[in-house]
Amino acid sequence: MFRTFYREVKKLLNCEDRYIRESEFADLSTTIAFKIAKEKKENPQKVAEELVSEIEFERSTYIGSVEVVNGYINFFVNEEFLSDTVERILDEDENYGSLNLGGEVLIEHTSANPDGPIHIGHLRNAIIGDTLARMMEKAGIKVTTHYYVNDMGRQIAAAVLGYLKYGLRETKPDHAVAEVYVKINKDIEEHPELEKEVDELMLKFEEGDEEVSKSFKFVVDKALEGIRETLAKFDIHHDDFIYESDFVRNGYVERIFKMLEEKGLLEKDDVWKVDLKDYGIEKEVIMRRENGTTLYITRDLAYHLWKNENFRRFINVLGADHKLYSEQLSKILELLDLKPPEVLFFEFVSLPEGSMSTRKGKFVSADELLEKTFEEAKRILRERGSVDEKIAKVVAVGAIRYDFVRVSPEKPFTFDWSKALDFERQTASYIQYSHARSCSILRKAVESGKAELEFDPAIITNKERELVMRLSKFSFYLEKAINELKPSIFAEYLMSVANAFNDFYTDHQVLVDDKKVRMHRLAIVDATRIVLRNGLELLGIEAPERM
RNA sequence: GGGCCCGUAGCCUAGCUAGGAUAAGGCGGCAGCCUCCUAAGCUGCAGAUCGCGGGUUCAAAUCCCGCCGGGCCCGCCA
Repeated sequence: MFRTFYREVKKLLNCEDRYIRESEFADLSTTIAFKIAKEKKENPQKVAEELVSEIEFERSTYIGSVEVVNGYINFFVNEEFLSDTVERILDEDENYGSLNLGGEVLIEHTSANPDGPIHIGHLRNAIIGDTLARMMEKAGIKVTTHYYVNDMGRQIAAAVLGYLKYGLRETKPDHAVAEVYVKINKDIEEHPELEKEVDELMLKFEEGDEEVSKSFKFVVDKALEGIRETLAKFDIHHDDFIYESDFVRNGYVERIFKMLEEKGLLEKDDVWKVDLKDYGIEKEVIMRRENGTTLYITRDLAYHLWKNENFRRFINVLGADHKLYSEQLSKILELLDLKPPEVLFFEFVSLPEGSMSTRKGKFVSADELLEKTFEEAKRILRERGSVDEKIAKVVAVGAIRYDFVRVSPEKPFTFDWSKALDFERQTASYIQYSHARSCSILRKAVESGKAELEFDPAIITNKERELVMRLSKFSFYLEKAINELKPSIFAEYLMSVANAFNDFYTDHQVLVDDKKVRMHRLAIVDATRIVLRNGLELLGIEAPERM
């Protein structure tokens, strides 16, 4: 709804988006007069007044009034806009907020190495990726999600060696793999000659040795089994798991080499490599080792060749440590006349004592985080005299997902247990609580047989108007979050809706005797309920009706 | 050494792409609000040289230059 209003204002002003802003003084505001005033060397206030006298805002559908203050031109919606907003929300219900952007996209996210459980750094990736996928889907884009499984790297070979030497303990499989992986790395450090055994495993796997392939597959699948279980607890699911070794077997890697050769990009001394110095990237890119084995980037190029053949748009969610790597990948793809991926980078999650390392066993696993958060949620519920484990679960998952998605991806994130376990405000539980509150009012209305809804703009109060305006902006923020590849933008918006609702709630009794007022407020409450529920759904967070 | 990112009250975060109206939330602190729809809520108070120094501009948290602090990257790792 707000998008429509926005477009009307934009069309009227005939100016770029940059000059149109939301404002605390108006529903929309523009600074265009300052710009014009500068060019004409005139007074902004005068320019603004002239501009307003020329535009015929009365002919628009939703612009109610226009005013000029200190050179700003302020636009306000009319009553019809408010009515249409509420009616449309009630009408469209679970579809409210959807867009029809169309097209399709492949989102690759998480893609943690199968050498142990996912830690809270991978979790940031998974949550950002999953939320973005949900948002694009809501926006009418057909989304496919991939987990790219690095099943043939050096790390995995080390884990396999660890498994062959020590066997796996009977515990959650990803944690069992991590144990032998940490142990073998320590062994390798103390006895460097073990590196040769790792090399041999890699070579044999690349050549397709049956026995070795079985071991790789066994370890990788064990780790993946545990990782999937963890992701499922956070309601994160991938459409496909793509194994990088497939690209060695199915000829895509060979095709990449052929393409590189045809373009004259491949150089050979001890190794096969690509020189990108002419393109401002100093580091040479090694494509094949002396012993013939391929590297991660070789297989990834093959994967992106496949992406090019199957999708017109593909997005990778990657940690900031992949920036240089990603630049190299994209540059080579361009040189091969292939489309590079769009990349959503997020900065590192670190612990107060430093960065995490699966290899050193220095990390907080997603499992541990969820477990502790769940315990804390149960403790709080007990304090309130409830023992509902399902609510505790939903609150715990919500708290974690919201915490991870609300921060801009480019912000470094230092993990802190006391903050992670703090459920006070600005968390999912605040939004969930607001939703439960709206449900409670509606439930009471139904119980007393007074549940008719009828919004009436004529009797709207300031706080009600404030709330309805927030409700109207669902798809506006959805689109913005997608365009900027920043789910955090929408997360913040949803918090503001809950905030506006609690403001309204505190000031207004809904279930009052005056029928007109009651029906009007019930309509607003129900519309809020729908917006909060749909919004939480986009964030992958459940919306309990009681808590 | 080179490259990229971050730096906003004691703490966490929004605003920065596209410069404009008193720098916005939350946590923590202090003072209040439940005979009334869920107090996981609400109100008020205190708390900010927007890392530092220059520059551009009528106007800078926002743009430019330099510096400082933190993180990441610069592997025949992924």
